[in-house]
Amino acid sequence: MLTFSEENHIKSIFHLSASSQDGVSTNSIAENLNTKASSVTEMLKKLSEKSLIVYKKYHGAQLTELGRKTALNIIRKHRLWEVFLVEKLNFKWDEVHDIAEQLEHIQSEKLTNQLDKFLDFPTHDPHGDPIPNTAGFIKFTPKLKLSDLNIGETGKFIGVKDSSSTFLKYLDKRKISLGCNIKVLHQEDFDQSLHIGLVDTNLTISIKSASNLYITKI
Amino acid sequence: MLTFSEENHIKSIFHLSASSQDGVSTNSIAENLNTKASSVTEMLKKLSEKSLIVYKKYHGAQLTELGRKTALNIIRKHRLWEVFLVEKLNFKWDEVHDIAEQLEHIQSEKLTNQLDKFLDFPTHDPHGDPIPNTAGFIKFTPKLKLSDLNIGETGKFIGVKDSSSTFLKYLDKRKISLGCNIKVLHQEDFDQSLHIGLVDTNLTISIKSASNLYITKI
DNA sequence: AAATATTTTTAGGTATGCCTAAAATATTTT
DNA sequence: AAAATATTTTAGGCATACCTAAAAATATTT
Repeated sequence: MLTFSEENHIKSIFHLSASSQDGVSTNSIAENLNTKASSVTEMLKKLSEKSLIVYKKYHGAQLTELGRKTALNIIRKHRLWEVFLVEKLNFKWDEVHDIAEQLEHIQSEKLTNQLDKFLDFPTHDPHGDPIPNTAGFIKFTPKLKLSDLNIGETGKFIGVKDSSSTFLKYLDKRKISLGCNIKVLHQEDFDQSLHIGLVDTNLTISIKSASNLYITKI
Repeated sequence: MLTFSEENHIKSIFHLSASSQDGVSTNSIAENLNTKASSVTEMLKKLSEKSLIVYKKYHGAQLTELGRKTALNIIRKHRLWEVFLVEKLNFKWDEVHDIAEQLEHIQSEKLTNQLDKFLDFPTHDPHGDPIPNTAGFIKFTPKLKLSDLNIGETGKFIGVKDSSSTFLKYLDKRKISLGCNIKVLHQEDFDQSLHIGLVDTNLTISIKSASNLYITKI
């Protein structure tokens, strides 16, 4: 049985592992969790003793297979609860993160699996992130950013890189929602902003926004 | 914002208040929460400072109006989650308590109220206990125990006094479920056990069991 | 490769929430 | 009402999870 703090560190290491070949740095974890490096060092020792990570002083942490399973289980719960909140309780996609951060720590395998069934085994959460199955397996979908498309190409919007409330509301306002098709019409030389075409409207978005949108070519 | 431990103490004091005119004793709280009296004393001081209880050294604790509201909100969440688990996720009534003990601490007023709506504003949890509304109001239903009935009288089974898993499973096995009608047919002189009649069967239950069943006369 | 900068760890401190044992207070018995 | 008993509080510890500041190790620059 892990404490909330232990679970949060494991989850953080998992997320940070995606964008780093070798060990995850103490500082990056501290920044991610809004704590201090010294607190993280302490925790890394503890997690290492519990065989959840491999930790070499001054060289960061890497999840063990056990740690990875643990992280994926927490992420599974987080994303299932997000689906529940949006699909069943009528929350908006920008409102669910903080509540799911609490719910992800609830301990009951049966609860998780029954919830999964109740939601009809969803494969992705409201932000397009994949939901691991019981075994911790995630179906990988190759993702491009909208900013990677060439002029004239069309992509299907399948996820957000930045799922901050601010960005999600920005998308809502522009009627850009998960699953919609986006065609890149033109790029401004001056600031690289993109003119894009949705089903029934055209609009312009910054290159920053475009690189926060995951798509698949169609 | 209260800690889990603070919330548990508040809840405990609320439940223990039902069966005690004046202050709730330190020892009874300790016993209820499986901790020690000295730990409770510490907590009582803290809760008192937060104006959740009135605490006089050596004379136990009483909830303030704020404390009562706080307790009722926790109980509201606990019971709503129990309904969710049974009605939506197919849990049995003897399986939900421990999970609800975790879920009752999730902080989001909107979540609680949306859940309430999703469940269609249930008035009672799976054990027959009433669910407080947003304002902390509980609709009071006068309750008798089955053991209070006279021979020949019939009651509707509306709740359990002891909601331990053991007792709930005992009732399941005997097909005694919430809402069913029970007629008291005969009482044994020797051990006060009761012969009772259900819809299509008769059976005998101990006086101890009978005094754990809440009913209303019909 | 030496100097400087950055990162990480260690050392030592704080608050919470638990504990045991001893002291203080309240209650019951005689 | 005094003695015996039970309850409650205080005093002093312990583990967790955080912190700051200083020391140590690593990385970068010159």
